[in-house]
Amino acid sequence: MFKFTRRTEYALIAMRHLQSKSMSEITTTKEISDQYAIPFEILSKVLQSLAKVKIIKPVYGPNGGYIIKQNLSNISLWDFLEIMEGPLGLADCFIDSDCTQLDNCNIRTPIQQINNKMKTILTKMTVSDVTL
Amino acid sequence: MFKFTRRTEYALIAMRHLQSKSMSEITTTKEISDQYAIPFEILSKVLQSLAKVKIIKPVYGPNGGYIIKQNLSNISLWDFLEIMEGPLGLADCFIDSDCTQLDNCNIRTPIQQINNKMKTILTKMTVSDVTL
DNA sequence: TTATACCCGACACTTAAAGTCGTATTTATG
DNA sequence: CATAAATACGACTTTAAGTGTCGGGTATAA
Repeated sequence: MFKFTRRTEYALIAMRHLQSKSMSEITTTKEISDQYAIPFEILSKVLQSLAKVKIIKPVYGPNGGYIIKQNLSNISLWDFLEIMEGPLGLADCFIDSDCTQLDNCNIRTPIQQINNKMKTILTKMTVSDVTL
Repeated sequence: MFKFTRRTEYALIAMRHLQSKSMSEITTTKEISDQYAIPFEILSKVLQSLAKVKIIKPVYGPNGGYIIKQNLSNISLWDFLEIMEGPLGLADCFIDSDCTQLDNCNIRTPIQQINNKMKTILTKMTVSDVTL
């Protein structure tokens, strides 16, 4: 449990880098990939997925690259992590909710309380808490 | 990120089950494995590792099984999770601390703050918050 | 002595993350 | 309008971690 995936790390690094630029500056995948020693192809896909959810904006053609949406303070960290890694939860039953042995399970309730505490923290924080 | 391993779930289920028994009652691996549909061999190993760190006490021979240490309120959830899953941290640099590109990394500090918040929650809670 | 329970290392299987490759699309520029 | 530079994307391979299996070993009550 409890570790960001590389994709998530790459995304946060890239977003912070993009955020440090002025609104009109365009940054290429290669620039970021070089500066932080991130495999180019992987970073490409990460940035593509960020573009897909409109967190960053692609600019095609020569001298192209990406621009970031400047205000990321309206995206909670929880939501962002779910974008990057899929649905979050301490156990499957908080995600799919079709655990075959829910009847027998004796720890669902206490774990749900822990789950909620974690969720609260991550929901109160925003992406810009990391990138700004 | 963010999901208990099966081993951890099995351990918590078993511990809660053991905790519900009186101090003198002995519970076998098979009883738990049957009741919660947990593969016997896996559960065996989980219980063995709990015995190794003295959280439960093995009783050998026929009519043997396990007894739990009744007071688990002195073991924090954080410590317990590290027993089950190894060192915890949102990123490797909070575990090994030999990340080759620490110099370049632009997100270590903000992530460390999140890491600390999570750690605080899990350190304040104890195993008996789940098993009792 | 035997049956029953825990102990444990070595191995196989499964799955998800990580990384690679080839190709298509968009567009600024000479 | 041809070209080069950038993003877009699906299919594939590799890697690592978690999950599960197997075979034998140890302790002990009866």
